[in-house]
Amino acid sequence: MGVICLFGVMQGADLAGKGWKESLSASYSSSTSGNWSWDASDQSVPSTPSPPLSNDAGKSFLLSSQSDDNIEETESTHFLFEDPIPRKRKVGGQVVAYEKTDLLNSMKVMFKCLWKNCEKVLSTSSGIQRHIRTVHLGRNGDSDYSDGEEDFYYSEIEVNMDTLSEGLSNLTPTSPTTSGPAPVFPVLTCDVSRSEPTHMIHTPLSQSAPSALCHIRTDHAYQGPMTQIRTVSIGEKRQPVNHTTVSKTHTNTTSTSKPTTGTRKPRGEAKKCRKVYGMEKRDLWCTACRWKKACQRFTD
DNA sequence: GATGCCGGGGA
DNA sequence: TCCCCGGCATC
Repeated sequence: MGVICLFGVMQGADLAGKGWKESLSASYSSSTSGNWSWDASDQSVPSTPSPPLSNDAGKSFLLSSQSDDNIEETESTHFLFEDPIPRKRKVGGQVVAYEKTDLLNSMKVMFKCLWKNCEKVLSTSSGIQRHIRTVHLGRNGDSDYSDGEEDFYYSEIEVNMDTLSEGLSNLTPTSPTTSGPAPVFPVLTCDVSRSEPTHMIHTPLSQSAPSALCHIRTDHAYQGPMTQIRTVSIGEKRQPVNHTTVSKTHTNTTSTSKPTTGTRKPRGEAKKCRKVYGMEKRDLWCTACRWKKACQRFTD
């Protein structure tokens, strides 16, 4: 619950103006909205060895002590953790150190690949970006160049580490070769530059983690089930879950008759894809906007 | 006029 | 189900 609020606080007035991609990195490193310092610049392959794990959340990270490069190839559990380093943030000039997972009931933000049939979950955005770049976009993995397109293909998920580790412990801790089917990556023979993945959010987490404690955030949630899914796009102002959807269904159920003009949702103040990207970059719009539906990326 | 998006329809 | 668009409300 706190998590939602925290993200809901991300209401930088200039976010819309900057574009949400910029907001992504900005918000993660921002001292006002970011929960913890974790922007794209500091997560490129943690070069420093992990400190001794000394907290509950850290236990879960024992699952992986590998580098990003390795974890992209070893994913028997689909959940690979790292970065147990306690985060710090500045609050009012003071540096406040805290472990996010402690603050948020052991919630850990992971990054999940939304590519069709790909259920890869990494713990760093750089990792998932590299994964998307190399595996799905077919780009040079060594290059750090990113035009930001990867942002469209992954989403944050929040995983309750306590329960997750519990769930993982229930899994047979045996050889990775027997732990479930390997993720299937789509064979990309098509032009990925335009073939946006159909983000079937079929809560793959339920297969390997307690889904009830996972909140999935995605930019492309329009096609996805809205229950349990918070369409929190990165770095933009958000409201608690599903408000738009709930209100919509609510109005539909309360009045089955054709809604009059009074029921129309007032236009939100947030800039939507159309405004942000413009007509000329329509391919950058979220699916909903392209279909002239309620924007799912910049919700109000 | 520009924008957001509901409702409807075609493939 | 996906996608597009007419048309209306709102800004």
